[in-house]
Amino acid sequence: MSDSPTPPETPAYDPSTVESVWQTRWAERGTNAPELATGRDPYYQLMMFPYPSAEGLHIGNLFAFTGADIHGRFQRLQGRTVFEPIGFDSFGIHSENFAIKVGAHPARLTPRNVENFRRQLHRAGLMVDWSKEVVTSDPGYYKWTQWLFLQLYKQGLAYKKAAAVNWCPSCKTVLANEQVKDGHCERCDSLVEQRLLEQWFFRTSQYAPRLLDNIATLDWSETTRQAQRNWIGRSEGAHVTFRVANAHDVTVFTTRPDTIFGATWVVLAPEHPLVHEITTPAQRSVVDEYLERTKTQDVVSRKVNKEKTGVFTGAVAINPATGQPIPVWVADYVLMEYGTGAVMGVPGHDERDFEFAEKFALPIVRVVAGVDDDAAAPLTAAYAAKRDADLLVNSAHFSGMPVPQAKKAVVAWLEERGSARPVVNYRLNDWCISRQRYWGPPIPIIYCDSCGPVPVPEDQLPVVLPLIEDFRPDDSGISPLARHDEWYRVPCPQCGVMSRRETDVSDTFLDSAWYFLRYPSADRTDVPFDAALTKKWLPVTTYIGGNEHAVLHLLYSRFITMVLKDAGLIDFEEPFTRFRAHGMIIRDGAKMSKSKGNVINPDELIDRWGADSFRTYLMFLGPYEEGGDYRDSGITGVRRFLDRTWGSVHECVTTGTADPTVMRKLHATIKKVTEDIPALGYNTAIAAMMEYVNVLRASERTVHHDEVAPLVQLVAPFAPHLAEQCWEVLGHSGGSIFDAGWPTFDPAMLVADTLTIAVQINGKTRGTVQVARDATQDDVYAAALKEPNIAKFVTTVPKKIIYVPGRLLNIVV
RNA sequence: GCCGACGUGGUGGAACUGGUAGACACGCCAGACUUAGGAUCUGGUACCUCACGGUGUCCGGGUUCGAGUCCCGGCGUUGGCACCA
Repeated sequence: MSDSPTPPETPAYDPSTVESVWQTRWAERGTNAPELATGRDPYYQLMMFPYPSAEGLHIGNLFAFTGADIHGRFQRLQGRTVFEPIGFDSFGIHSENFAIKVGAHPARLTPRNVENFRRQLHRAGLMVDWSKEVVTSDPGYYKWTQWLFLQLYKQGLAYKKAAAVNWCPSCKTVLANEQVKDGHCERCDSLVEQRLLEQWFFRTSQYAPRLLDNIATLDWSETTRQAQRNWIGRSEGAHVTFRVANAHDVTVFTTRPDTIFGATWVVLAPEHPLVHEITTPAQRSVVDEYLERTKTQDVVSRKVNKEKTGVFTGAVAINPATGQPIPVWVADYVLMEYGTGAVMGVPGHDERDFEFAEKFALPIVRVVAGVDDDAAAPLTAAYAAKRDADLLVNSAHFSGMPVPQAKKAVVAWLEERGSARPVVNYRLNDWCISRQRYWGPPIPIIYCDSCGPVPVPEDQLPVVLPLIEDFRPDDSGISPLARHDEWYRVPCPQCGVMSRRETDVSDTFLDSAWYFLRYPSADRTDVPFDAALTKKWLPVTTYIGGNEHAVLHLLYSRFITMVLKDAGLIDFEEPFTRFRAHGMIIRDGAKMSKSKGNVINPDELIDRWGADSFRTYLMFLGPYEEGGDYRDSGITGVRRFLDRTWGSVHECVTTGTADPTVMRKLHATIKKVTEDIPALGYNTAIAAMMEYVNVLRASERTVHHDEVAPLVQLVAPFAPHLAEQCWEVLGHSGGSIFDAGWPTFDPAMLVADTLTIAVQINGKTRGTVQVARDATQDDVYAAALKEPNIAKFVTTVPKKIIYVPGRLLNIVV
């Protein structure tokens, strides 16, 4: 700041100096480490913690973190105590696979990667509280991950069962259903096989209704909420029981009970427990052969190659609606995991059933028709009811009834006869958390021959992952830990007899399903999370992250939170009050990847332009929630903007008064930025500030202190180092601009004395007129007629005049 | 197949509840200052037209004084789910 009318020489803006100075000061002064116990108006700003890859911080990480950081800094400028922690998701298959690839040991590689990430994150100027860092591969963390497993175990929510699981032959491990895409491993793209292994599961399916219903209460990005709903997959329908002579009844699940009069067979999944009982002696060999064939078939040919196969069991069931006998088949197009593992075949109104009927020459009966359809004509394809006006046909006394009504009526009718009941079904499966791998938290269970599975007593946690050199997985389906009897042989905690530890580790998603609970208490070694801090700081106020985790991570976190609530350990059941999904940064229209050679190194960009310019540019290149295409060229504009801001601060004077027109623009800018930031409208907020700087630095004018000081505050969330430095130049030393509050705007300042009104003739804009603020429609009309360009169109008395106050006048001639 | 998002200059993108389409920025053009400039500053830049004017927000209809915005029908891009009965 200067009192002299002739401004002094402005020092050049040198980001690298300014940024290192302020990063050091923040660390020394503890600027970013709030007093969690005493801070008032707590605001928990969470960003999805990264997996510390060997490549270092990715531009997508920085985009995500910067957006979250701006939001957090803004909340702090609003006077809240903002907690913005970060950590590293350093356990798990991704870290391990990379270590294997480069021939390193994950236990040695991971600390190096984490250190590199810390360095890069520091450079980015995030308002992170480093005193609460969390590292999931740290025993001090995974001790509590194991503790969490035990809480689920105690509540009967963790169980072990032999299950056909997805086995990736390349990763040599079991994959969750969520990690299989089109029959391929999500991570390495290998074909996934089926294997039967003993696995630990969490009963997520038990929470399906709650996980679904609560979605309505969440302030989340709609895309994310929709993805969760799809994943949980609620279907309303019915269980219908078909009598089978000399055997157990078969119960099927259907969402179309109204079509039961068209059910011409029943079909069981190959894994269905009744298959053997039902099969007649004559068909036994055929069925056994079929079962053998489907069992050895890999997941791909079952899920991708959709050619229908199946065999007749010889059994006959009775259609409860028609009383007619129908055949019972076995076919692998029926999934054991969904519904009851059995369905009724209604070829007339289900595509898959139609295909099956054609292949095996089974009768096709039409039982639903549109109003204009000929119900007697044979079907050439399945007719799935599309309109509510569709009516039942060939369905006894239900014929003529509209489909929606019939869905209920048919079930009620069958229910009276004891052969149906309404049911709601969910697609969500239980969560398989076992991994036959090394780099994860050992599951804290000990198998004793006399006591069975015994949980490791909590005071013996953590079960430390031993440092073994032969950590690579092999084809055996057992964990590398199972090769180390010196590790797994332990006395039973209950009876003392020599027993065996569980040698599987848990899924990475378990590590990340509770990390947000750990942050506030990260420095506590005696509890997973402190009760008082948790009560004060959770649930998370705003969570920002990528939509690639819309299903898995967010769903698992919600599940774990509900479980802890039910256990009485916390008093909320939804972890993230507000969630916003950021977009993706692409390059030249494609995802960035090493193979495409279009990866950007953030270090180089920060070296060249400074973190502040880089941050601001990332936020400027597109709407935050949509992402955008990264191009180097655009960053110069942002850097120019910061240079000009810097220049204005150094050149400003305190003599004289601020210009009223400039001040009006300033207040409009404050309003815009204040509204845009909480809505994550970063690109438009930056544009507004650029507009203001353009006004501020219009040629030949001297910038006044009062015109530029609020601008520095507005810029602060985006370019925090520059803002700190400028704030000091403006006379505030010793503290931080982030404790200086946020400028307010005066609504009275937003109203100009004169207004520009657009004038249209028949809806076409022909010009504008300047009128006084309080002008009436007549005033505006009179002013408009004085404009020759407008008057020439008004040759007769207008038919109609529409006036939108303050905006526009439309003259209809 | 089901569910969702989107489609605007040479480019990234603006546009509140329908109300001056193209803010802001990149690029480009011209000029100033310069030995020079990939620095800085000033002005211009949707398209057609010398101009008057006309045409323009994926395409075709509609509602309205007025449509990028609302409605109907297409086309295209993209995300999620998917033999889920």
